Amino acid sequence: MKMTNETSSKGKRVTAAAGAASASVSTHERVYRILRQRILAGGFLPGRPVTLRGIAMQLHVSPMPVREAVRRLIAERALDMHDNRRVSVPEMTAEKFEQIVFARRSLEPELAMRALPHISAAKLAEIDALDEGIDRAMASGDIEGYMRGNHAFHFAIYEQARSDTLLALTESVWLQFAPFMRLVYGRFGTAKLIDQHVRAREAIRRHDADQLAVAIGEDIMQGMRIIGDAALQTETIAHAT
Amino acid sequence: MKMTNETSSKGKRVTAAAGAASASVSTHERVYRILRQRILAGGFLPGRPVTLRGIAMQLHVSPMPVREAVRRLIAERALDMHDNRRVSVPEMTAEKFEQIVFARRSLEPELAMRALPHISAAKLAEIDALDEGIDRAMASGDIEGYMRGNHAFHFAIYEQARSDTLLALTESVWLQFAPFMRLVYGRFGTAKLIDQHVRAREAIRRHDADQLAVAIGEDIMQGMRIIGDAALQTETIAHAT
DNA sequence: TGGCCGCAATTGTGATCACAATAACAACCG
DNA sequence: CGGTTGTTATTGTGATCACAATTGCGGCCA
Repeated sequence: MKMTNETSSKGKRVTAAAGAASASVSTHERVYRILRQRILAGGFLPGRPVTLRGIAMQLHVSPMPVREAVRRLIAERALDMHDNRRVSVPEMTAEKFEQIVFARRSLEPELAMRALPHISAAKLAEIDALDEGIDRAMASGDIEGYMRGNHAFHFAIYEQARSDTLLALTESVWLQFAPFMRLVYGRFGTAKLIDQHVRAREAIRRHDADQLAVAIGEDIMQGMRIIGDAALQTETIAHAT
Repeated sequence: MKMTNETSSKGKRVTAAAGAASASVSTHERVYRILRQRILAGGFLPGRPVTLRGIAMQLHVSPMPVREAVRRLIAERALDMHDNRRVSVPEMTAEKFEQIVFARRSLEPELAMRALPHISAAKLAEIDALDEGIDRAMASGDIEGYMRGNHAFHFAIYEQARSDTLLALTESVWLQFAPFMRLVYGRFGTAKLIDQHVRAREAIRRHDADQLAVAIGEDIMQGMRIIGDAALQTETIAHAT
């Protein structure tokens, strides 16, 4: 399988590049979004090695845009570069997990509160629909669907806060725990998950900021505690080949 | 001025590259650290355009490692890429400034408290020395020296927390407000700055976690309020050519 | 059979080229 | 003299090549 598209041989740019083309975004941006989505959905397990040429071949692009996308993900701590210069999905540690919980509890209830005044009725309907999608995914044991939906649900709210600086910090945090989340769900299933989202949705409907912050905070604690407890049942905290 | 070092013409790697060489770090890493330091010291003013080839020529490297370093800084929000694909130092807005203050108040007192048990006597001496350096810089009106020292002081403490995940978030925040800080100081001087660091140093010496958290929080509020007030005296909040 | 050495493959890194898009500038026309 | 248009220069992007470092594997020796 050749890496260059069609008959391009030397620096020839193919504007409408391979596959589904959303117009006018650079290739590395497109690669970045694909990898990011895959990470957030749990498509990469912790410890998994990531190679530039490997990703490039999968996505039918040259190694160059992959390089930039991966570099960006490393900066966001979604990927890890060892001293060997090998790139991989970071493994979780107990200390890192605890810091992530702290960061989430510091940032996300605040984002939710800031979002509240800006959530339109239409947006609330969207949010409700997303939560129902989560329920379906959970019922059918679709882990990646659940994770994708959970991310979409939270950020559909947070994005309304118009606080892009805080949002960026939060996105980095999500990228860091997603692979581990997937690992735990893969072992223990999503059965024990209790949907705390309805409380948040009700708080939004009533325009109750304090209740919304509490609901988000509880949702974080619930989810992270389940993950943490499940992980503690295994000796060391991660390690999947 | 040729871009390649010496007689290297085609892909020839010069292991001991140009200028001061710390061993065994890649060129883009070295470029990254230089740019990062320059930003944190206030060497770049908001709005300043950053071009790959321009930086490359300044640093006597090829555009390639600059590309990766700049990409990384963009991911950390230290630099900004417009729709034009032009890269520049981000300008400050009132909203962004407020979010930065919130993030700092959420993260940095916590980092200081976590650091406290791990600060050795030797480290405390280091911290004291750094603070004295800050006083000297402030007295002589050396703005960049002050900013460099202030950063070193705070992170000499925070690094002892062994909380690298939270530390990374904090570093990103500092990178975002440093250029604006420099801009304000350049207009109003450092005269009005009150050194709040002595309170923190005393709290460390007494192993008083609560007082340390309060001192750091006050330091943040003081500094940011001065910056914010000064900025408000100018109509729009930034804009320097 | 077990441990060590050496060859081959893989990987990140940097250089260089080509290209498209944008911006900067100059000349021109009204 | 102001606004517009055409040209030129600059910029980020992507492709490709070369290289060093590491890894992985196979065979060799004890």
